[in-house]
Amino acid sequence: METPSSLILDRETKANERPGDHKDELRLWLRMLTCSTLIETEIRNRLREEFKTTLPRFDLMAQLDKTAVGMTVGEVSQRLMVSNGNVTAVVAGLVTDGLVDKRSAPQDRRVQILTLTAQGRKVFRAMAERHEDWIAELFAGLDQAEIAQLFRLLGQTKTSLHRAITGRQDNAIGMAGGENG
Amino acid sequence: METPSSLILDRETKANERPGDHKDELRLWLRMLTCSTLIETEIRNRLREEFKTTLPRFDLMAQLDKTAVGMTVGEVSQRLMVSNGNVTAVVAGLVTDGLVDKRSAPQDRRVQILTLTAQGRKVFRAMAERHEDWIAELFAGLDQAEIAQLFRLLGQTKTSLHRAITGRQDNAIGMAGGENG
DNA sequence: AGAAATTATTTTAAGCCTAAAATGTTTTTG
DNA sequence: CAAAAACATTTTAGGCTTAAAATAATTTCT
Repeated sequence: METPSSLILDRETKANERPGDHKDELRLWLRMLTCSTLIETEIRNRLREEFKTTLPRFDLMAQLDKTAVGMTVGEVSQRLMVSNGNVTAVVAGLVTDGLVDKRSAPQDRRVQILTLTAQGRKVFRAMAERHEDWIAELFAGLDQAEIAQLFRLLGQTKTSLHRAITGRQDNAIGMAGGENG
Repeated sequence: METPSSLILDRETKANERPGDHKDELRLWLRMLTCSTLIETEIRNRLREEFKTTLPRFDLMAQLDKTAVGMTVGEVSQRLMVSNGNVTAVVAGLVTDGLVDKRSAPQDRRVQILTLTAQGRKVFRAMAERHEDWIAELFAGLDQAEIAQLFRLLGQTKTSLHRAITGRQDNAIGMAGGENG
């Protein structure tokens, strides 16, 4: 099966006939941003209304729920793709509320080990169940094939981003670029 | 051409054999969030390094650049999908820096009309050109067909989101859900 | 071992962002 | 026309977020 010549022509068009034109990529990015923002805002609202909590707190607890032995501040910071200082601040609130436990590692006292408390785990599990339903509800207009296709294309996007970003590794924070969960 | 039976089976699987399972949607959302965050962080870093400015300021100026006659605070707030108070604050900084002009509308003194100053427009245009290149660079791993496909699927996602969100219109802020630009 | 470098986290200062209440203006209504 | 309702924006209080500097602990190097 040969590569369709139309594709080749498209690439030629992109590369040669419209040099410096990147409007399609820009439109794509703006649309992706719109989708992300709509979802984030909606989840934020529902977390507040239904559980009187915030998205950063939920996200942090989601990381801790994935491990039995706990996680360091740096590890959480990398996975959530936020700064260390931010983790420190959000954790402080969760510790105050008895949802997270924080203690220095015995063998390396620089490191702080974070774990969910029993209550924290219970509270998180209840929220996570609802959260999963909300997400499904938001994507209800896409069938399974479309979801799979979109997932695949975003995978390619992620690869492209990593290549472009690590290509000029003078960046501030060491972005892990994990799957957030 | 008939619908492939495999697709029907897939939908049945989703609907009947794994009731309450929405892991695919969740994975999709986390991957989308990862992509958005990577792009946003990178653009933020480059705006700071190259132009000593921030993304919220850039986004606000981008809205004002699209009009000759100016825009109200509320209009900008809707288009950027942020709160009114936030626009007030960011605008204050831009006015101080001489990039944006703000004046009450003569016929309705509740309304504030925001416009780019001549300098603001000049500064913005320079940044916008670089910004467009950066976005293209980040998406360089996708060919034109993939970009088009992704754009289409995100369009469906947007429609799905609007249906799910406006369906329960007890939300706090009137999310416009525009294309951000 | 002791100095220097590295690593992990916290603190600081500043800006972003929101929801809700307050302010000032215009429109509607009785 | 005056009171009430609606509207646009700002203020307020509080939480999130970052970059950069500071602190504290461990590892490396001589």
